[in-house]
Amino acid sequence: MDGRKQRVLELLIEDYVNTGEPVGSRTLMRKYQLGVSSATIRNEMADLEDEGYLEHPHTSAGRVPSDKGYRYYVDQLLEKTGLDDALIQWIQASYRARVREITWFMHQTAKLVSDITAYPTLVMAPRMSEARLAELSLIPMRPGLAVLLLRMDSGLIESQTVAVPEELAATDLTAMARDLSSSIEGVPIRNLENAIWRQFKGDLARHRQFWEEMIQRLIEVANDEERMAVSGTRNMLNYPEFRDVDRLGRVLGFFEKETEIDRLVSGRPPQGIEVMIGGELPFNDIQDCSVVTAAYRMGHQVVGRVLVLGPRRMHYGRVIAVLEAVSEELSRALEWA
Amino acid sequence: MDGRKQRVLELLIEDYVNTGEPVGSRTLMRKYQLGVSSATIRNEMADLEDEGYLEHPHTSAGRVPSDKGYRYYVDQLLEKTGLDDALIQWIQASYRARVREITWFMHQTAKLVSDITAYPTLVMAPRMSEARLAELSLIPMRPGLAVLLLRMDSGLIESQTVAVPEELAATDLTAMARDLSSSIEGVPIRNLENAIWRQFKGDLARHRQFWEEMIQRLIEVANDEERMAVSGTRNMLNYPEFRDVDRLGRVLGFFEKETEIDRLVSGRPPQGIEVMIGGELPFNDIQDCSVVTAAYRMGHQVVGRVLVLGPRRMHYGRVIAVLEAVSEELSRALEWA
DNA sequence: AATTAGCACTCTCTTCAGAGGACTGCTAAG
DNA sequence: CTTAGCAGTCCTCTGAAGAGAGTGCTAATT
Repeated sequence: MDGRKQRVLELLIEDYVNTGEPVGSRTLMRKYQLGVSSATIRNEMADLEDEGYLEHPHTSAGRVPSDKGYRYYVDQLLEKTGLDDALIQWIQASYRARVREITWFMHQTAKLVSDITAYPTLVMAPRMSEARLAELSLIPMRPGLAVLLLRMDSGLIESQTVAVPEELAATDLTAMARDLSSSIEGVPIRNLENAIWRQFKGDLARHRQFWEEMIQRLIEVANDEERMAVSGTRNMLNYPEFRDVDRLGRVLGFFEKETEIDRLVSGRPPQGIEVMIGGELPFNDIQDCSVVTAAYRMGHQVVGRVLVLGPRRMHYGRVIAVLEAVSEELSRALEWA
Repeated sequence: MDGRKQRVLELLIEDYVNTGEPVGSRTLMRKYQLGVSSATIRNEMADLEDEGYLEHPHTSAGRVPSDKGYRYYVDQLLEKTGLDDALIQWIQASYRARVREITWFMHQTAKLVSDITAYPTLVMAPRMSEARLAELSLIPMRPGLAVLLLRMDSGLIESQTVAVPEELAATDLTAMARDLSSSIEGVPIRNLENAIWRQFKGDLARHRQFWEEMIQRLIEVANDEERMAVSGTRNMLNYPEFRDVDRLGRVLGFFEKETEIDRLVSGRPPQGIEVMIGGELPFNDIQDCSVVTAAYRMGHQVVGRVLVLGPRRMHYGRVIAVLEAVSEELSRALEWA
């Protein structure tokens, strides 16, 4: 593809991303100084259409990029755009007041990205069930009530308030918890249910029912009651393509389909940013959308993903830049966690 | 208002709630056996309109209830509807696996109510700043990292992971925390910032910077980073009156206006269920909506509210019944917390 | 050979008038 | 007090006409 044709495609996509209106040859000529007449542009556009980069809603309308057009744009034409300093500082500051609970990180990230990009954003949680337990402790708060603290090998900490038998003395409780902790250290939470029963002897066995419930709680944490955080869905109302309520409903519905989203991101190249455009998405409900996802890491392992969903005419460059910065910062924050 | 007129009003409201279409006299006659002709009903309806209970979108349309009509219906005609057992058990079970963290309660409640009623639901958090601190403890997790546990006089427990100076030994840390705890016990969190500085002496003073940050965290908790939980906004798409995207946007925007919502529910009679219909709401953005709110308690004190928002043609009876059951159950769960 | 100007053509979107339909309000009879 | 009947009102739907935008093609120009 020669330079001018690329330039036409690029300008057309950028204009369409900004306006949402099909772009005609005259518009393109007037808005950007291309140095050639509209007829020439018309010819280029006709070629681009023949090659599948553009589409024609109808004869008398301007052109619109096709999936293939966007794909070419993202892969070939898009230059890495830097973020301005204020924005980078905003992102960094967002993780400064960090708490270690993973849900906080997720919500924070979803809100941050949707605030910056003005697209709805979803953050998928790490699968806790893969994590190993580093330490378990039980802090008595008052008779009948204690806090269960879990430290994972990754450094993340989870806490849950739990009811304990009133007749158990605080010191016994902590001692028993210490016993339990030392014997299940390093066990993947996923295997906990199997591994645990062997440990129930001595004091532990006497309060078997209670400890069983405790393990249940632990497994609940592992099963990630809250697997996803979503923010900024209201942004969709800003885009004319979602002013159709039915379409809006389908797209909103997508955010509730945990398994589908799981399927979408799992089996993806584990690192970096990925862009999925329109028909490339395996779901009918969102085929007029695009999704940009970024993996985030804990140590060197990818543990979760941030998804930005928008109309196909998305500001790909900016979204990619933001996701790069945010996933980097999030990974760093999790490493320290 | 005589019996037949009441009956006409009641049936008309119920039909309109179900269909969303203006109700004509013939429809009313055919659908429900009223034993009189459409002309008679027409006369009754004309009277009801004169008295302000009904409205006429235009001459050749059926009637629609006015705010006054709904108000009369809610205050006079609505009979307490019981919930079926399965539903009550669902509600009770939802709080059974209870954790003590207030945010969990809020999200759980919002989800529960929006699932049952199919209306968007918002839960307001208790103002922590009114609470008093019963106990503060700091649990060392590993070098440089600890969990800050706060027990309020209400019984609620909050936890936050915090960074601690690496050079501090675990035993020193807990001892210092115990010191601090004993001296700020019973202080309303709101006053904490003022009260605290006097306590910084001895060991505490040596690590002043760290403890200052700790207090900051504590105050953050008190200021209720997360004051509201919302669930079920997607339900709005089911109601034809919100198929207009602009209206939808205004209503969704309402959920983000913390201060306005605060204003709406504060200064309300503290107990029980309250219904606000259309124009009775002090916000232009949601004047074609109704809001039903229920207070929930902690002990004997009202600490927060559940809000259900829907079109004016809401299933008031059912929503009220659900909110009564849920707020009761939530209050009970919080009492045990 | 590439570019440009000109023009007929196509297709959508908006506007407008007219028909159809639903319901009311009124009148007069039961 | 109730009912039947009917004229009148007003919305909504439909189809046609007109405006506007943009294309594709052809022929002229560089």
